[in-house]
Amino acid sequence: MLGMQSSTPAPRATGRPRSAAADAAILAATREALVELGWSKLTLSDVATRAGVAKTTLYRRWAGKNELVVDAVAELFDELELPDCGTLGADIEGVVHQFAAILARPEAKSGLMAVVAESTRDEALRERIRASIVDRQKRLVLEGRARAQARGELPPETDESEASRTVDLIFDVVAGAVVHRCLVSAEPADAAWVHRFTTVLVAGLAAASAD
Amino acid sequence: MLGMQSSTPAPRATGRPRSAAADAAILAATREALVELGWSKLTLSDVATRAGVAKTTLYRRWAGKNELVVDAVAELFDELELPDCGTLGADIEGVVHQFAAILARPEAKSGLMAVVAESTRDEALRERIRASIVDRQKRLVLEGRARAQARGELPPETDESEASRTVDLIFDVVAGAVVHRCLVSAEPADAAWVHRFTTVLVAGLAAASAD
DNA sequence: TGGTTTCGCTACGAGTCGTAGCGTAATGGC
DNA sequence: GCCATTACGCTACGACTCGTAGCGAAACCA
Repeated sequence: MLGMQSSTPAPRATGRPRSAAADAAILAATREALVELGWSKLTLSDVATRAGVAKTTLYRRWAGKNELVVDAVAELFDELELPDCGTLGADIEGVVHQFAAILARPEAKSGLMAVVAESTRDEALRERIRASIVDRQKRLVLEGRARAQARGELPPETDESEASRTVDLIFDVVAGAVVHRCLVSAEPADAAWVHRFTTVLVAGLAAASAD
Repeated sequence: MLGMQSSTPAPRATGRPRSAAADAAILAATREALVELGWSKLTLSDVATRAGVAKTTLYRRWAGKNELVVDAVAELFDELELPDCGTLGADIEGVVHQFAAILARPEAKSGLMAVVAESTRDEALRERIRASIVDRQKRLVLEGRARAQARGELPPETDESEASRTVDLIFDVVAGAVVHRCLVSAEPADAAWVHRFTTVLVAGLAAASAD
């Protein structure tokens, strides 16, 4: 369940417990508001009304708009999974497809980019994004590599830090390219584009690892 | 000089002309405010004060915060140029270095991502970004390809639309990866990373174009 | 039942937004 | 040199959002 709620104030054994249903309703309402209003016109008052809770309840659980949207968007990426298509290239292509599908949704577009922009001046927020979204999905790269190694498509890594840098590079290239395609170029990451991109990436990795 | 100012209301031959010095002061003040305050806390009142102009002057020239920041950020990318390093790989590496250097500046980070986020719900703004920044820098890819063809590193393109799609792909991969590295991963795109990335990209393009 | 925490509601001061109105400054046409 | 036209600086304004405080009621545990 994500990286837990905002502050995680050491769940006390006494007193009235926080409503878990309210959490779900609030995050869903946040995504709904992102679709209808976008980031800039989204207000916490509006989210509270949509979720059927009081505005004060929101401020008790989240520090502000930024943290709330991070949690709301993070849930979107939890449905990502690595398909087993037989080859490394096909596996990557499958994940890129899923990733592109999520980024095609308006709540992901406006929400994700906005919090990333805010995170450039907020260290804590950047850490929250990393923990809730980035590192959480890096598992896909690790799993894909392990599978490719088991198939014999990739050699087992010798240098640990070297392998770690490769994972980071792959993640930056894949996530960055898809995001740029969907948001900046504003053109669909359709099957043809995904195939083309995946071909270049896999070929490049193979050639570079041969050094 | 960029894509001209906001509306370009058909420069009339009569009446008091708009101060060009004010334009420069306003855009510089906008970047300064982006550094000190970031996107969310930047107000047009503050920019006006910094630039030494009245708030109303800002609203007469730009529709709002979004358009102003696009123009202010676009100027940052105009200093990009393609170095002639002898090989395609080295040329690309040089441009990626410059791009990473610009994205390391705080006014570029917070400003660029914020307007991209806003553009997901504003077609006119997205078009403004494309005209002022994206398409404007795509010349680098075109120039690099032409140079590589002159050197014999790349074959002359046969299919026009095919070549166009390749340019778009390269741009998405390069810009996307660097942005993701600098903003989301929040780690420096240093020489080692740039070299590594460029190697994978060039190798991938070479292998893919061999099909 | 008593202690503790959450929840819904209301109200509030502080701050920002974008615009209107007015007098003044700077240009070109005659 | 005068006039029409446009830009500029300044002030003031209503509308809106923000985040918080204070209260009584509800839900849980011992």
